[in-house]
Amino acid sequence: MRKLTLSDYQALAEFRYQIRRFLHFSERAVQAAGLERGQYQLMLAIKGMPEGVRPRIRELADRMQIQHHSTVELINRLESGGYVRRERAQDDRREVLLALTPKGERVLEELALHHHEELRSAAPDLVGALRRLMPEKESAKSRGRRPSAAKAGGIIAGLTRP
Amino acid sequence: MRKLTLSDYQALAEFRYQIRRFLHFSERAVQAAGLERGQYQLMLAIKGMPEGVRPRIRELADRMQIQHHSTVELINRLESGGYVRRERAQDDRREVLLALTPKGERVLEELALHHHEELRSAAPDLVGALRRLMPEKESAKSRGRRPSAAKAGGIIAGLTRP
DNA sequence: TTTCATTATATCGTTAAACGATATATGGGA
DNA sequence: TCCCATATATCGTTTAACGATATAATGAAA
Repeated sequence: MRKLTLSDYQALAEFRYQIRRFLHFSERAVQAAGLERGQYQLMLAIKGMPEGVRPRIRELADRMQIQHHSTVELINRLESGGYVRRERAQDDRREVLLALTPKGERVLEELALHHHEELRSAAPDLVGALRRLMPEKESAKSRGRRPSAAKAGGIIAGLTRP
Repeated sequence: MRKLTLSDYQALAEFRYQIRRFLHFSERAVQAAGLERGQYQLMLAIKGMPEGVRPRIRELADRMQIQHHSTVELINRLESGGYVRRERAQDDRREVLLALTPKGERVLEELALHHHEELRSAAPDLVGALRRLMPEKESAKSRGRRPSAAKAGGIIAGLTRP
């Protein structure tokens, strides 16, 4: 684990390439549907949110890995497009809960279908690149939150979350 | 394949979430090293380029999935930072070939090592989400260029490449 | 060899989406 | 009741990719 081989570099590069292909496909699909990058992802995050988790803005910000105020802006744009609607929670009135409108549901379904198809076609290459990076056997399936493994040191310090 | 189940949506959402976690980690690592998003990726693309392919700007633009002139700008910034250097090809003097400088090699190695570690830790979740999206068995490994599967229709027209 | 289409790279002004800093409102414990 | 943490919102700034366009080299046809 001390030094990377050329094959490691190639696998890392290949993985990034495959990711970029998928994200680029996504970008074009989303724009063709008249949305912006994050809008599809946010709608998908609402729809695909694990059971029992309430779709608050902060929760979605975490899932989107962006600042909560960036999420607010994203939602503003989604709301004025008529794709989602806000609802104040009754118990804690600070919270805003999100829900898809029928229009949002329709657009999401169409897009998700295309993404599903594309991803099924890309998956073997993605899995292939990932396999080249993994130890020997990929037996242990890590369930539970993984806390961003790589540690600090050298050029890069203070990466682990505060 | 006609309609998506809730589980499909969840798998799509989970996959995107995992991707975003990785990319967000990457973003922070790269910025901590004093680079911008694309700069690490471009250096990695040079180093990890498949054998026998010449690192021309156009080639890298394709691997980066961005416009060639965006690539030029990226390379300008990399070059003035002293990470890569340009070389005119002798045979076809229109071509510019890229190479990492020793400094570029050092920074890339450090970053790639962290990414490698992070990715190994994220891989099981990524593969898990992908598996949920794939048919039954993932036996057939598609080698050879996959031509962006999803077809047009509905909202989204003209997605297939020209 | 001149002409012209093609390919490779470069320049410049614009744009979009996330960010930083900051503000407002609600909730809950001392 | 006071205070502080939490949730959401606003606004001006930044940045990296883009669109349009330009320059240069190549190669094939006239």
